[in-house]
Amino acid sequence: MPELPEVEVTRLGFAERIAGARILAVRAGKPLRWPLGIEPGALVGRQVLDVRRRGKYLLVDLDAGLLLMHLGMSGSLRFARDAGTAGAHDHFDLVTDLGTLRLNDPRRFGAVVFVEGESDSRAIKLLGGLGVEPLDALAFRADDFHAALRRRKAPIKQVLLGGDVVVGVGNIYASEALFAAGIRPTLPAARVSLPRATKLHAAVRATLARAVERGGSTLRDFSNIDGQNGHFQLEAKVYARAGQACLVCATPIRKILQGQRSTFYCPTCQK
DNA sequence: AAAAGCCCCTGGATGC
DNA sequence: TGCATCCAGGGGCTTT
Repeated sequence: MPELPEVEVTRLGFAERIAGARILAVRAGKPLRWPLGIEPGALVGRQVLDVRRRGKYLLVDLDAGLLLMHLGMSGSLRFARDAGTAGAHDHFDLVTDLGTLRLNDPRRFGAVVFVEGESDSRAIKLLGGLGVEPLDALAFRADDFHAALRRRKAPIKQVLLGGDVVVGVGNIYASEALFAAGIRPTLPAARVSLPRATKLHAAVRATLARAVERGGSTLRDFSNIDGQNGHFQLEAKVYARAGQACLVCATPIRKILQGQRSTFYCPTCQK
């Protein structure tokens, strides 16, 4: 569900609104992927400073410690003055004097984890292995990207998805970026030439940046911070289009399985 | 070190 | 209408 663009759109939607808020109460519903790691009551009285993003994690900075939030496959966050009654899938509320930040996550693959700091062992375990930020032009460079790919024999789609070379590229945008770059998803990463890696580098950046501009994709569960759903149509050229005509050459789009995840591509446009 | 599988969980779509 | 089956945007952990 939420890939980098959806997480970033979520962050942009409430970061400024929650900055400076004082925590009044914390409510934990059903267990999420991991335990919170602190007595909820111990957060009361702390202040929210700002909200950052690393890969698909949101980092909610407090005046003491921070919350790592992950939306998993089906999570979405809302921030509202009056949150109303919690529903069956509302599993975490951060009640502040400026509004309530609420995580809704039917599948509960998401998480909220408190850590004292980014050098906390729990933070390192979750964030330490992450690759570079694709939208950070200084960190994400075509020649470094190509060098990293040369060390990997796995199919390029799975390396993109892995998150240890570059973060944030999920199952939808991996297929879309590879289509934009004209690269077959099954091609071993090490066999992507420098010119083609350069093209893919640009395609990843453009695909993600465009999605952020458009407010993210809404397929199933994702909705933005105000709960709006379906406003943002995914402009997918290959994702979920199996059997349909390629928008460039009319060849039927193919669907294959790679590491238990579906991949879509055009057999004519992608070599 | 890297790659491949497994698994967490619920709900919606599809097929009989 | 009811029930079984399959599928879903992630990613940490364990095993090769």
